[in-house]
Amino acid sequence: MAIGRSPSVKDVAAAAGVSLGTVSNVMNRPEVVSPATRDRVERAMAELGFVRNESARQLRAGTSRTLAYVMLDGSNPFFHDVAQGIELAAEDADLSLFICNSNARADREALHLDRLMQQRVQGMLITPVDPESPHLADVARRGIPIVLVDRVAPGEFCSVAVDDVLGGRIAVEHLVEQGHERVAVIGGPESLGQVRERLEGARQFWSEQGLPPEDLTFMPTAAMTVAEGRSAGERLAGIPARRRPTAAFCANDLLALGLLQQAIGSGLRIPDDLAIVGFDDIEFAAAAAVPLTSVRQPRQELGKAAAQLVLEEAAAATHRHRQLTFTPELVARASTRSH
Amino acid sequence: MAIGRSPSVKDVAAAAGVSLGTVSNVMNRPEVVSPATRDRVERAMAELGFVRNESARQLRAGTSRTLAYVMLDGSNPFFHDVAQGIELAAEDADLSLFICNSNARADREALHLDRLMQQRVQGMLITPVDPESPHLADVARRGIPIVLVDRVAPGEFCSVAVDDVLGGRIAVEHLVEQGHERVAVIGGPESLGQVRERLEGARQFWSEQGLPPEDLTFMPTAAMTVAEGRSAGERLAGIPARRRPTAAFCANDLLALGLLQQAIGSGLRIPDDLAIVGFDDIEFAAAAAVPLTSVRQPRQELGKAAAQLVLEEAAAATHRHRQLTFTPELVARASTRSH
DNA sequence: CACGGCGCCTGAAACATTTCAAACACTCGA
DNA sequence: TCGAGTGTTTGAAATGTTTCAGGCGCCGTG
Repeated sequence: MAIGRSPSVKDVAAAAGVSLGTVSNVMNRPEVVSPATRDRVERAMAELGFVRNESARQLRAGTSRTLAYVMLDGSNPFFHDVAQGIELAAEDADLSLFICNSNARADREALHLDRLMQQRVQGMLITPVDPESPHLADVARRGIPIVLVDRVAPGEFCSVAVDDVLGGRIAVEHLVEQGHERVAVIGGPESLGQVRERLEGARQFWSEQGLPPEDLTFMPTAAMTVAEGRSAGERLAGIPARRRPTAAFCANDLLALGLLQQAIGSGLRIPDDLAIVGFDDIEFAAAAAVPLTSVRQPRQELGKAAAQLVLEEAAAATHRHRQLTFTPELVARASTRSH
Repeated sequence: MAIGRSPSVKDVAAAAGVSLGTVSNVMNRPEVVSPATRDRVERAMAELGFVRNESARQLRAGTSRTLAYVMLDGSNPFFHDVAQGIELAAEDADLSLFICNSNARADREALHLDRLMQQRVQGMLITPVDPESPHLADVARRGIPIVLVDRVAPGEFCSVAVDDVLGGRIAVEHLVEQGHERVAVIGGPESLGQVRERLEGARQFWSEQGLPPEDLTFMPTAAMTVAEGRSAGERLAGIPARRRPTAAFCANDLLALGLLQQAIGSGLRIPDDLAIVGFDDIEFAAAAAVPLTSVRQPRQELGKAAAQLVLEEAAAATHRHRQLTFTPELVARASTRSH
């Protein structure tokens, strides 16, 4: 219960009547110290309330025992599930996980990257605002392993993502199977690779089926949020009933939830008047008033795999970047099934 | 672009032809070094790609530039909004924020606390699994400022929370105003102080109004999750219509969303057949199919205040623990308003 | 008895930074 | 020309840990 600065190895050594090195050995290679001594040291540590100073250890070791994840958007539960997966893997490797949130702002992201480099983290996982940002390349150039999550930059970095083209395809395939002939694809901004690819998958399937291209409408949004989903719903309602899509594929679940809410609010029946498919399959999708059909990403697996990749890169002397691609899966629920 | 270990102050000094101390001064007190030298040093830093080693700085300084937040449940958006508030305050103080997630498990919480102590964080903010846990006291005993968020432990720690008794009161007051005469209070486990206090507030108001106590039913749940909300809904449906509550006050929004979903799914009209009030006012509450009336906690403010409190405790030589209490506010939406 | 080997422990060096007293080089005024 | 003062730079010490070569004492073997 000593006040003042917290006790150091030196204090413990003095209290136990041994040298610094012995105390260190008790902590790091207990097998080389005799049981009697070990016991004495351990007692001293407990008594003084010794807590190892991680900075000093790190300084000496040259590297930290920490991984970092820079999230794109803390308000999207999807990223928390990914984080959960990362944390599991980090725990297995006995590493701590530092979670940051860029809130989709490039300046915050850069700030976080900078701090993390100063901390000498072992590796970084990131869903970047822009996969081409020079900041990412900076990190890599310094030899810090970096893995993109839910984004891809072939050749440049390792990455873990889902096959978005396939995701778009199965979403629309499901809607066509349910008999829909006019479908809206909702998402944006178009600068997002994911949005482009999911749309592409949708279009591929559509043209393979020989369906008229003008019956697959792309409705761009400014962001992937609930609010934007609502506003897309209003735009949708403005289309004359004859030409209005009977189904919508949203590029993520937040958009889909917004759309769902707006549609119900204006008296539409789901799925009879409007069927909705989301993407990500976040927990709230299943819990929505009309449970949401969604294209599931294996969220936790994504995180786990990313963490393993970053550890692999950290361990290997020589390393070749890899792009891991997971297969998305359609989870059909009431928002597309009429009976 | 040197490979091998990353450049140190020494390397920069050599490159710029100055001493270690000068390089350090350029970083920490630029005003004392002549513009010419400063320029030379800065050029050398850029050229070598120098990144300050935070471990060494910390070791020397004796304290880190980091705050930590140990979240109780990463899947509840409420805590993310709190985290956001904390981060804002941390940014103002030029500190990094370390976010951990205990997932409501005491062992994970203890592990995190331990690691954070080893990191010598400046202070901790935590929504603990159990406010009475000896681990928390351990931290405090070591002189690390610690502030409870959304929990209270008078005398022991500083804390920031909302007046839960008042929150329960206004929720039920609102329902009574809407003409309801039989109300269910849903939440649990009862070991949660919050649940007890929100229930107490509800009962206080109920008895003040002279309403029959048996018409205010407490329905305990095993946890505060969407799934538990659904199951509470099923239990509610099992009550004979004559005696069934016409309104429910849920101890958080996740429960309320689960209940809402179950109720809609079984054909009830909200709010005509069942009115629902949640607690927390998370973002998804407003976005629910029937927008949810909720007792708003000033989530971001909570986080901000907690961070300020912890910084205050860190700065002050002498400190007396304080319990900050915020006032909750009812946000009425469609789930309780019939027109 | 001498000696190698073994088990256990010690002490010093190294890690990258900050701080601070002291040194240094000028300039100005007396 | 000297001294004081000012502005800038230096070098060494200190932070807490880990590692590693070496030392000490003891046992068993030759």
